Amino acid sequence: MSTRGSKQAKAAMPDRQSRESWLQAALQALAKGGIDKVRVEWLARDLGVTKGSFYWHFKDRDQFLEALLDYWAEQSTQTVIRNRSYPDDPPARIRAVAEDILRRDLAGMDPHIRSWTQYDPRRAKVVASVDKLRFGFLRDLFVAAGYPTDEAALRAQCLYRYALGEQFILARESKAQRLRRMHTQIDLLLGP
Amino acid sequence: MSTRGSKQAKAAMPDRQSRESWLQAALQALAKGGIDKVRVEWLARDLGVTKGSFYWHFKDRDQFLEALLDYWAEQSTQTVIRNRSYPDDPPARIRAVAEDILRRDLAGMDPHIRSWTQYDPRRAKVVASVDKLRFGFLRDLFVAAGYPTDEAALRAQCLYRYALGEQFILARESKAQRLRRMHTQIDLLLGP
DNA sequence: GCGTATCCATACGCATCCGTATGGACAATA
DNA sequence: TATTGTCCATACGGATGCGTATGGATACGC
Repeated sequence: MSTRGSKQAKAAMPDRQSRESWLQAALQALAKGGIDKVRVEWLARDLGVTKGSFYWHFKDRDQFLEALLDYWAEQSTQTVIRNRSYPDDPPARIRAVAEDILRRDLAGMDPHIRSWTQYDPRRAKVVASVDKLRFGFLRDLFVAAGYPTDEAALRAQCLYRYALGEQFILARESKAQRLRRMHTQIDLLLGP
Repeated sequence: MSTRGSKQAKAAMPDRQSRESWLQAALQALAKGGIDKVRVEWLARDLGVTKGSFYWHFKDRDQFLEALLDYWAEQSTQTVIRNRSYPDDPPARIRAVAEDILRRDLAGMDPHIRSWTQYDPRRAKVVASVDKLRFGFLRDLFVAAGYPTDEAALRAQCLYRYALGEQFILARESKAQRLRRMHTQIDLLLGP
């Protein structure tokens, strides 16, 4: 008769929230409208609870946003880490990594994250480390593909900036279209 | 003895604000912290006046933000318009336009603008039209440089996305460094 | 079954910011 | 000098969102 869930493992506590479910909800809100749409009371309503839960899990909104940024950074680098163990075919790996970055970024959080962190040195450092990791990985792949270091860095920069820039173009295009274009773009970078 | 200015043309009324001075102040605030830093009362303090002035010039904050976006769009396309009458050397014009776009975007407003407008169809249209104009101009220049239409479009897309992506990289680099890199990037696009 | 820990609801104070209402200062004009 | 138009100051109401204080509900060890 209770509205609570069963006492078994599957989904034990419908209303009980974890730290991560708050962060997850925040990422969704962020993607949908920027950092100023990440409001404690709004997230609470999304999750079907009240602020009481929030302030049990987090000290305040600032600390929460800090955690949110770390959460984003972790997820944004996982895709690169995953590709560490791909078969030894540099061009194919370049495509795989680029696809992952683009696909992930098309979730729509990046513009907001970067707008938000731009003028906060502490937060900017987090974003910069993400960029550094992903770019470095791409550059090494270009080196593995046979380009001298300088040339490889240049091409990786071009590709990485291309992928970043792609998500800020607001044209109504499908993901498939964007992916296809990026591949012809990579063709160009792998050519001469 | 009055603190007011002289009655002559030069700077007639120190405290009197124009519509445009409000927009200008808003752009500065926007560049410094995103759209949610564009607050009526903060701008008033920046300008040394009170809200009374704001609500004389504008109906409300929403209409003001609308005007702000148009103001940004106009300034963002001027650089392209300016380059309409350059000497007939396509590669040189490509460099000039790209430099202008990059230099302008490095003012730091674009990330915030694009984050802000991303999920508002009306506003997104304004940004999209800016992109369309600038990209189209670049594409035509690549055509003029001798590339077939498809190839020209691809290269223009690459360059435009590169320029957009560049401003989201938070690394501490000088404008000069970024410009130099972009030129080697253009070398690559003008090569094969 | 009792105490304790975990997690959330409710209610409040407080600050911030929007928009309005109203009047005042100054300039231009007659 | 009276009048009118332009631009701003001041003061207020109302909404919103943060953080806190306190108690209630559920699970778990003993």
